[in-house]
Amino acid sequence: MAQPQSPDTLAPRLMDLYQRLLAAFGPQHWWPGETPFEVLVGAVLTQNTNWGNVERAINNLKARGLLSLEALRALPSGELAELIRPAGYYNLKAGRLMNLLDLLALRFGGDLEALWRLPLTQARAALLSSKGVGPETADSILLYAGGLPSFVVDAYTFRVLGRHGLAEPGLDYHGLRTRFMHNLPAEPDLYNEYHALLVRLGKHHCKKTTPQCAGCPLEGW
DNA sequence: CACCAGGCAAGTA
DNA sequence: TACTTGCATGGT
Repeated sequence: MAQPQSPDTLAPRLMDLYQRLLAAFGPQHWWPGETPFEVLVGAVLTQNTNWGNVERAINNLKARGLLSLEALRALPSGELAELIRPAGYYNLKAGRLMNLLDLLALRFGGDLEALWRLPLTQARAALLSSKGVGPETADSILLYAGGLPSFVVDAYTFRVLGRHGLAEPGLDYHGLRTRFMHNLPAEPDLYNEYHALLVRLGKHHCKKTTPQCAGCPLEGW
C-alpha cells in the first residue's frame, strides 16, 4: 500500500500527534452518556449534528422514562420523531434508531453485552447491517458504548491528517481507520481520547483545509 | 444574514 | 465509479 511516508515513521508520528493534542487540550472524557445504551442512542442522533441538540433530544426521552430498548420500541415512530426533534433530521433519525433497536432486540435479545462479546469485525458488520448506521456511527458505538478498540474517523480526521501529510487525497474511511489501527496499540482508551481530541482541535482551530492557522497547537508540526 | 455541526443513503450521469 | 442531493434543528 502506498503511504505518504514509510510505516517506520508513521507510528511514532501518530503517537506524537496524540501527545501534542493531549498536552494542548487535556483529556476530553468522551462520551457524555450515563449508560452504553444512552451512548448508542446518542451516536445515531448526533449524525451531522451539534451535540448540544442531541442532549436536548435525549433529555426529552429521559424525562419521560423512555430511554430503554423496550420503551423506545413500543413507541410509535411518529412520537419518537417528535421527541427527538431538537436533534434535527428527526423523521430520518427516528427510523434509523428504530432499525438499530430492532436489530438489538431481534438478533441479540436486547442484550448489548452479547454484541460486545462478538469479534470486533463481526460486531461491526452487525451494526453496519442496520440501515442508517454507517462506518462512523458503528465505530462510535463500538468504541464509546462497547469499549472496543475500533478507531473512529470523521471529517476532522481527514482534514487534520491530510494537512500534515499523514493522509493522501483519495484515502477513504476504511483506509484511514486501518492506518490508525495498524500503527497504534489496540487500546480503547487511546482511541477514545484520540478521536475526541481531533474533534476538539477541529472545533476551535484550523477549520480551513490548507494552511495551518496561527496559535494552533500543531503550528509548525 | 450565512454557515456549521461528532453522517448516511439514494439518486444521477 | 464518482459526484450530488435530501434530511432539519439550533448556535455562532
